[in-house]
Amino acid sequence: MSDRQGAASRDEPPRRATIRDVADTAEVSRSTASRALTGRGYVAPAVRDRVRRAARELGYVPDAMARHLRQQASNAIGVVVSDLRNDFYASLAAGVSQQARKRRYTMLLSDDGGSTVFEVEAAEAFVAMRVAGVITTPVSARLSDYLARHRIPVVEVDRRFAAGSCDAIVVDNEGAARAVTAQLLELGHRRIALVIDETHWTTGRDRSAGYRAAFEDAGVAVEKSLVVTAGWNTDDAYREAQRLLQLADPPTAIFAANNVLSEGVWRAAADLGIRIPRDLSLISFDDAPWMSMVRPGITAIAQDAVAMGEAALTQLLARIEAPQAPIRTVMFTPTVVHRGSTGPPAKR
Amino acid sequence: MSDRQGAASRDEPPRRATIRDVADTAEVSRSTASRALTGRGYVAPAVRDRVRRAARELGYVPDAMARHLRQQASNAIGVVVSDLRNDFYASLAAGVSQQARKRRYTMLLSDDGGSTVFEVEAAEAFVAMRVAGVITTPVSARLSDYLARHRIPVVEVDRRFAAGSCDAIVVDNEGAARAVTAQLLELGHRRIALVIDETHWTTGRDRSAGYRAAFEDAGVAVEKSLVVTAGWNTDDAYREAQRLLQLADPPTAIFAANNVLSEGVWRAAADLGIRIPRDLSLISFDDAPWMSMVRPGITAIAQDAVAMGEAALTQLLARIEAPQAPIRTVMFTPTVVHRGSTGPPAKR
DNA sequence: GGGTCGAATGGGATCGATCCCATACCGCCA
DNA sequence: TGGCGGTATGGGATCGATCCCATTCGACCC
Repeated sequence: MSDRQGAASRDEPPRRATIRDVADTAEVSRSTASRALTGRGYVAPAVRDRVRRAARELGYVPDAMARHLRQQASNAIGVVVSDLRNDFYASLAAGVSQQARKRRYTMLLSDDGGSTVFEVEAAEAFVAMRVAGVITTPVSARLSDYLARHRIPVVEVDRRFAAGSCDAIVVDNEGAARAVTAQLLELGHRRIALVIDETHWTTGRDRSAGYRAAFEDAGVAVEKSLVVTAGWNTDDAYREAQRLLQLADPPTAIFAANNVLSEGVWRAAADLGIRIPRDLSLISFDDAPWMSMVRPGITAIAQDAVAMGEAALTQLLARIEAPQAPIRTVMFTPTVVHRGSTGPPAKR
Repeated sequence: MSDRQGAASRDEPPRRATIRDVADTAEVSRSTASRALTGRGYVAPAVRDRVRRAARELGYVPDAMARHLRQQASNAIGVVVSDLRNDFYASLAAGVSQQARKRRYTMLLSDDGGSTVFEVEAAEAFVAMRVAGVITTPVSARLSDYLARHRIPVVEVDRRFAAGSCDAIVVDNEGAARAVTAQLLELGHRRIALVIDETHWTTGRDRSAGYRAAFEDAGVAVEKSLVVTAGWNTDDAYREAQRLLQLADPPTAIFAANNVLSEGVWRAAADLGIRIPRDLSLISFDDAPWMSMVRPGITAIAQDAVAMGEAALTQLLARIEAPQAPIRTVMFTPTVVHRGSTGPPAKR
C-alpha cells in the first residue's frame, strides 16, 4: 500500500530487492522463496521456476552479509602479503585469486608492507569480516597466534612462524641453496658471498643453512665476512654489494637470496663495470623477468609462486572442511634455471 | 545458567564473544555496551571504561556482517584488475591497498584475467558483499552497467568504458604518445612502427591517436603496415616484432604501447641480433624494472601506478560521500624517462 | 475410515549489532 | 511544587536470509 521509498518513486527502484520482494512478486512466502533459490528443501517445480523468474526480473542478489550472519560462516578468505609490487607476492596473490574464483570464494587482500603492526591490523579486519580462513606470508608469529585464538585457520606461505601449529606451503630452501652453492664450489669458487635479507625467518635461515651445508660437504670453510645481511630493499643490497665488490679480495661469486637482492647486486656489478660471469658469477634465489633479459641471463632458482598460491588456497579449504586433520606442510621443489651468469673464477 | 556450548566446556570459549557477552560481563544492557564501544550516544565514563575492559578481556571483535546488515552500508570496497602478475596492475592494487588501510576500508580483490565473464562474476560477488564501491580496470562496459544498476559507485582506472557515467583515473595517453613519437620523428625516423594491443579501448585508441597526431604535425604520412595490433601477451608481441624486423624494409624505430609488448619487441630484437639504438630505436609506454637493467636502458613513458591506485580510492570515497557530485576524471601526466634506447636512424 | 507417509508451504525465531524510543533521575528555575 | 532540559540506561524492533517446526493436503494401505 504505502510507498516507503520516500522521494517520489521513479521508474527505477531506489531500494535493492530483498528476498521478501522476490517472495511477494512470486506470491509465495519468504521460506518458499529461500528454498527455491538455494535448492534446499521441498519446492514444487512450477513454484521454483516462478520464484527464479521473479528473482531474475528484480535483479535480486542475495545479501551475503545476512546469509553469513545467519549461517555463521562465510565464503570470504583473507590474504596478507608483504609487498604486492614484488613479483613473487603478486604472483602468489594471482594464484590464490584464480583458485578462489574457481571455488567460489571471495578474496580479501591486504598488503602489510612488511610491518607487524599492519599485519595485525589486517588480521583484525579479517576477524571482523568473519573470514573462513587466512593465507599469509607472515612477518611475525602474531598473526597466526591472533587468528588461532579466534579459531580461524591459517596457511603460512613462503616462511613459517607458527611451525607445527598451522599448515604451510614452502619451498625446499635449504636443498636449493645447497645445490647451487655446490655448483659454484665445483666451478672452483671459494670466495662465494651470500647476500641475504636476514636469517631469523625460516626462509633466510634455511637458505643460509643450505649455503653452509654445501661448504661443509666440500670440506671448505665459510668465510664469515662474505655472508652479509642486506635488509629488504634494492638500494641497501646495492650498497652492500658495492662494498663487497670493492674489497681488496672481493668474492668471485655471489649468491643473492631473493629477487630484490639480486637486482641490487646486479646493478652494483654493472655500475662498477664488473663483467658477468668472467669477473663474477651470480646466482639468484627467485626468478624475475629481467633475469632472462639482461646479457648474460642470470641463473636463478625459480619458484612457481602462482602454483604456491593455488596450493595455499586448496590447503586452506581442506583445513576448513576438516579442522581436526593433522597439520600439513607442502614443500615445493624449485627448479634451477641455468642462464650463463656462472663460470669458473677468474685466474689471478 | 545453562551452558549451551555443548561439548563439555574447556578452558577456552568455543564460541566467539558477542556484544551480549560483553554487556553481561560489564553488567549493562547491549544498548549501553554498543554506545560505549562505538562512542555514539550517552554513556557514563565509568561505565564506558568497564565495558571497554570487558571487551578487551573477552577478545571481543564486532561482527562486521551484523553491523553492516543493520547499517545498510559497508566499509569494504571491491577491486578488479586484469592481471596481477603485470607490474602495472600489481602496483595499482598496492596503491589502493595502502590508501584503503589508511581510510580503514577493507579491500576485496579479484583478478579477472582480462575476461568479461570473470569480470561480471566478480561484480556479482561484490554486490552480494554489499561493497561501498568498486575500482576497476575494465574490460567491457558490462561491469559498470551492472554496478550502476545496483547503485554502486565505480571508478574506472587506466581505460574507460563508461565514459561520462562514472569517475575515472587515467593518464594522458594521447599527449605522451604524441610527444615520444614526435621525438622519434625529429631524430629523423620515418618508418616508426606502433606495436599495440588493440585500438578499441580508450588506452589503445588514444595512444594510437597520439602517434598519428605526431605524424600529422610533422607532415609525414603514417605507413599503415607498420601499425600492428599484437594482442595481450609477450609471445604474440614477440612474433609480430620478429615479422616486422625481418621485413625487406624494416622499421627504424618501434613504439611499443605497453610493458608487455615492449618485452616481446625487445626479446625479438635481441634474438635477431639487432642493436639498440644503432639499428633500432625503441620506446615503451609503461616503465618496468628490466628497462633500466638492460643495456642500453629503454626509454619509457612512466606511469605512477601506485599514485593512480591511491587516487582511485580517494575518488571513490569522495563519490560515496557525495553521490550527486559531478562526474570527475583525474588525468595523470606520465613522465618520459630517457635511457638511451633511441638515436638517429642508421644510414643506408 | 482411520492412520501413515511424503510433498509442499508458511509462520516465526534466529544470527549480532545498532538505534529509536521510553523511562528515570538529577539539578535548576519559575 | 511543577516543569524542563540534559544525562544515562534498557527494551525491543530492525536489517535480510535461513531454518526449524507446524500445518495442510493428497495418496495409499490396512
